[in-house]
Amino acid sequence: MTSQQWFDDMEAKIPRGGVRSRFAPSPTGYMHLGGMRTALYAYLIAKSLGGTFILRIEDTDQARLVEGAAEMILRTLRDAGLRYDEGPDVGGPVPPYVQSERKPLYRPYAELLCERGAAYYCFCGHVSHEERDHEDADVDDPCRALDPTEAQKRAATEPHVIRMKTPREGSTTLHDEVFGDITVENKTLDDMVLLKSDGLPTYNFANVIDDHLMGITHVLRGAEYISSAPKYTLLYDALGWKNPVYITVSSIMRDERQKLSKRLGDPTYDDLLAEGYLPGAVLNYIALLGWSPGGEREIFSLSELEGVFSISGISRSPALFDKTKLRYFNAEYIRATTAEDFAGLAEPYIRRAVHSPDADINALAELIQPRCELLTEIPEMIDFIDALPEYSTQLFVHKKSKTDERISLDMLRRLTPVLTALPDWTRGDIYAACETLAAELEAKNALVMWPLRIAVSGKAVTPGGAAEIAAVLGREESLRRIDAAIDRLQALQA
RNA sequence: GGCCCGUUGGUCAAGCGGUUAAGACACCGCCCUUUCACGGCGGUAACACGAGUUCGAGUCUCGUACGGGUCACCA
Repeated sequence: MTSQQWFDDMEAKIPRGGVRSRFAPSPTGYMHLGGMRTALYAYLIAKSLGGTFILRIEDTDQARLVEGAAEMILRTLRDAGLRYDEGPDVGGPVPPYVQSERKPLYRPYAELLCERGAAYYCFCGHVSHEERDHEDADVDDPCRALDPTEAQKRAATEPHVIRMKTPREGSTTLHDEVFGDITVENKTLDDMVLLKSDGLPTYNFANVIDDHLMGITHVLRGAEYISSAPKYTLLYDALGWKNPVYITVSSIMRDERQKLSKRLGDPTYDDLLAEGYLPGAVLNYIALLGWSPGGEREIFSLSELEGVFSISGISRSPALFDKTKLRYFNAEYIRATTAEDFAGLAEPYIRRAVHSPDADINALAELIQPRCELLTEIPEMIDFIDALPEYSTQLFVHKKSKTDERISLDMLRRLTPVLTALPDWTRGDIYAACETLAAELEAKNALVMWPLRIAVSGKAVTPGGAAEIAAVLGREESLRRIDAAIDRLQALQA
């Protein structure tokens, strides 16, 4: 079979029709937020246009492979709800979906380019670019001038790479959906390596070959690739292939001059989940970091994003990652969760602070939900339930409620028999009892409620009001704490 | 340094030649309220700079400044 026949056969297998986008990560360890956003946008482009979302693992760099990293990517995407229609573990019409398993595919294309005079064999060895920088920029790689037939023979026995033979004249223009037309002079482009000496393709080459063979129509990339984009265009042209639609997204920054970086301590997607952020909130927030739906609405579920996403809303300038705003999204998501689901989410955090096996998780969750922004802050909100913290009797002094130690003592003394006699120990009944007492004394509710809150919680700030807390603690424990408070206040009077 | 790109309040951002220059977060104030929070109402705060083009410029052009990206057998 001639190389041309093989080439034609491959063309015949390419899926045609419909939008096909992909996320093509390198399995180097963790999912940083930029990667997650790229995956999200690629997913949304496919879904908003009724297309197919594909996951391809780009592991051509053997040195940087990290054990288990690919599996982590699959799991993370799945957990986030970014379901891919084709990928390593789900298969698809153009397998395999892992580049290292596609190794035999690349060399024939590189050789075909050599045959066509668009690439060449290079035997120079490891010429570092620092060395080349000291030479004249215009000096060509000497291998560029080698006789193609001779070179092909040498390649059978000698170590070599295959490089692109970039034109020395003219210019190349490509269209990017976000950045518009980008034009560069060809003479500023170097002869990029296509096939490395280990026989594996470079990222650049594999990317083009695979995107084409997999029928990818929309190529999403970070801004770091925009400089090499013209080289991709040249490659597509040399192979006689149509360029895909390019969509370049700007970086996510940690401050005005540095990108988000794991090394500098910025959180990865998984870190955020561990910090108590909800996946939907994180996705919603990063969707809006660099993209705008145009209207005033900000809260969108993943499926709602699928409906409104559009390439034209992607912005060109880099965006700062603002955890404060993420926190706001998270609070919104927590409040929008059903009470039942929230109880499920909160339970492990509640159990960290409350160890009693018969604690009413649902009741606690209900108190926590409206005032919780981060799941991880739950334990310290409710640690007073297990053990009454040490507190100053100064807490009984509260101007707005018009109470002080003396009044509090009086109130707690009056409250004790009433609460003891209560037929049912519910939030409503406790509140009603306090209300009644306040009415009898012709005082504001706060005069009774404030001392009760302090006595049962030892805190001025609590999740829920005094009646709620007393209900959660149970009658026995509440009365015990009230007694203790009375003792302390009495001692103070004497 | 060469090449490419960007620049609207502290932050995310709308805006596509004529607007009182949206909205959100944060911040501040008021209201509600058994504290806090939630919720409601209101407030402070922006077109980097300089030249053009135009009757008219945040919107178009050029320049300056500042910032980013890239210049690997890494992706």
